[in-house]
Amino acid sequence: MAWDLKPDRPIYTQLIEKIQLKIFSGEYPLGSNLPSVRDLASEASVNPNTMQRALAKLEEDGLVVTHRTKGRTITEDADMVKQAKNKLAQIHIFEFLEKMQLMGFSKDEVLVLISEMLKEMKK
Amino acid sequence: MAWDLKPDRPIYTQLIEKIQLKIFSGEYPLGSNLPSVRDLASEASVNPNTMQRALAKLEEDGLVVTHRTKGRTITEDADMVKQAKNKLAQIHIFEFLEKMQLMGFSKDEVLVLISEMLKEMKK
DNA sequence: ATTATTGTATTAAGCTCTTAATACAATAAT
DNA sequence: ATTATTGTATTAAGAGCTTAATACAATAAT
Repeated sequence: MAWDLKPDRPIYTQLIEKIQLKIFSGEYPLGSNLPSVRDLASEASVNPNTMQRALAKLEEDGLVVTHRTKGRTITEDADMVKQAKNKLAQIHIFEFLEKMQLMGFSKDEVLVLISEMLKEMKK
Repeated sequence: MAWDLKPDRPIYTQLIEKIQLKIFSGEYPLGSNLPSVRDLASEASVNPNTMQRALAKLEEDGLVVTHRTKGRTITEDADMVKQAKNKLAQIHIFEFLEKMQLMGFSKDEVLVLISEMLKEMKK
């Protein structure tokens, strides 16, 4: 499994995003057990402290639940997850459109470009 | 003019992006004079060294030309600018679509969401 | 000629992020 | 009961980014 971390942004931030994606996409099903901090850290080739920091944030956000010595699980609150997923999608969409418009592309141009890229990706 | 810099990523990186946008959108016309390092730094509330670093990168990329003691100008190579702009757009589009698909949205769902957001933004 | 402005370079300090090396308490597994 | 595994906390070191305070050479402006 490739974590694909880059040095241009804090690692712990990228870890948070990666794990969020795994939850949203269903790779980590609701209620399932998460590997231990040490295992996750080793899997991502990252220091346990850094992984711990990411997990603490995910727990703060409610996506992950800690059971002390039993390890962590993904939340079972499907509504919460769905809401968080949609919120994140909205943010991505908005920031993307904002960037494109700042570059000088019109709304119609953006739609055309997106459609073209989607066709490319279907091949 | 708001530079709107955030502490989550290196400042010099954000400066590069902002100035690129100003070139691509035409706010800095081709061939026009750029303010001095010190003026730009003061305008962005940033240390001159940091602005210098951003400008050096833009010069390396060919978007900006340095004339020693006469200051800097935007390149006059319209084709080069257009190419750089399109390349950046492709990167933004691809990364956006990649994120959305990793989150579990289908291509069709993405198109629908984008259209909805564009309608919102027209209001 | 003198002055001001340009880009550029250097050195030091402070900050955050990351890694490393541990250690501890709680509890599941044996 | 003992052992292993869990999350958690601490301290120290190093790396990169940023600011600060200068300094210098080249040249435009006066």
